[in-house]
Amino acid sequence: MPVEPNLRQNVAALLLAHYDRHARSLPWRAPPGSRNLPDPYRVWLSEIMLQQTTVAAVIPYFDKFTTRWPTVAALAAADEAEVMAAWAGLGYYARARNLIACARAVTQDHEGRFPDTEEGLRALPGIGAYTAAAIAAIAFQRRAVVVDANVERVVSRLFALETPLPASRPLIREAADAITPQARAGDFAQAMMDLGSSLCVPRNPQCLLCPLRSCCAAHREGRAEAYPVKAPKKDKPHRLGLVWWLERLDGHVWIERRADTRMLGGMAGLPDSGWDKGIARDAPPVAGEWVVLNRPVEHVFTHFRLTLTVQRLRVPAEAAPESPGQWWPLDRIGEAGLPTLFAKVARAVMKAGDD
DNA sequence: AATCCGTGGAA
DNA sequence: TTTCCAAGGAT
Repeated sequence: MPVEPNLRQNVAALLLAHYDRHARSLPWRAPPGSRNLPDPYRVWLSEIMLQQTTVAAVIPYFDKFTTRWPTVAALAAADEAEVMAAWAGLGYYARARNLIACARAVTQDHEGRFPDTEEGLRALPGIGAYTAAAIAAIAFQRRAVVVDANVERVVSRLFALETPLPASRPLIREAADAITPQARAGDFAQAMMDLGSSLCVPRNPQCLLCPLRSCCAAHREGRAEAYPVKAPKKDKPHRLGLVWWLERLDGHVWIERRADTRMLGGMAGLPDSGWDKGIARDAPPVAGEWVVLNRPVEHVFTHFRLTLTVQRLRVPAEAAPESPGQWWPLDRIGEAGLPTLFAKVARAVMKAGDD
């Protein structure tokens, strides 16, 4: 990857100048012009939430979490079920389990302060190569090479990389290293990500407004949108499953906590069959005249589509399954912390009424 | 190394 | 409607 000596200076200078005028205002960023460094806790929390998740989706969760748990010590002391419920709807629930584990590790093993090096950060649960580099650069002003999907796209275009992703990752990293400045690496990383989300977008990139167009090989070719080249993806299989809505006549529904090792692990859920590959249960939580809802619930996960048949049973107030779980009041079902799949089931049951 | 993990918005 | 995709990590 030959990178002209002055290209590094040019890219960083052009991008940082643009960033100084156009940086987005985000809740986890220090105010523009502020001398204060951003709070590592807030940087960390935002980076975990932003993994594979859009800024718009994250902001309300970030506000909720920082209001409720303003410090890493507060989060470490929080009740696990409350944290999981607060995360409900944001997806990728292993992040929430690792979030708790990481907060506790920082509090117990690091005197309440986040490590200030990539290596130290990388050793914490839920922090991988990207997040370690991002926190080191943004919160601790370290020179780190921060490569996320935005950077992959911007770099692929800057250098017109013909090698398809993911095979091009080593090349991309090398190129990103070459253009990352010694100073302001955190601003540079955020500037690259702002660029990737505003101008250098996947479709219909706004090259005429881009501060890097004079350096960009893809733009020179007139085919920025052709990059990054990607390997073809596999199509999604379709799975079927059953879910059991067990309702008590006094207005409660039976809710269980899902095992950590399952999909939606650690979250509240309804009893279901083993649609997530493998063991759950092949019989309803109690025997009875279960009634099938007319409309199944459709849901799409990252790697498969799911059609969930809903069965409903109403039981007297003294009934209870043998399995672990709890009765949850229907008029507070919104606070049960159900992930979206089961929230959809609840909506479907409510809508079905007494059919 | 390839696969598994959620969700919702945009086009 | 379908497809794509987002500040990735763990195994």
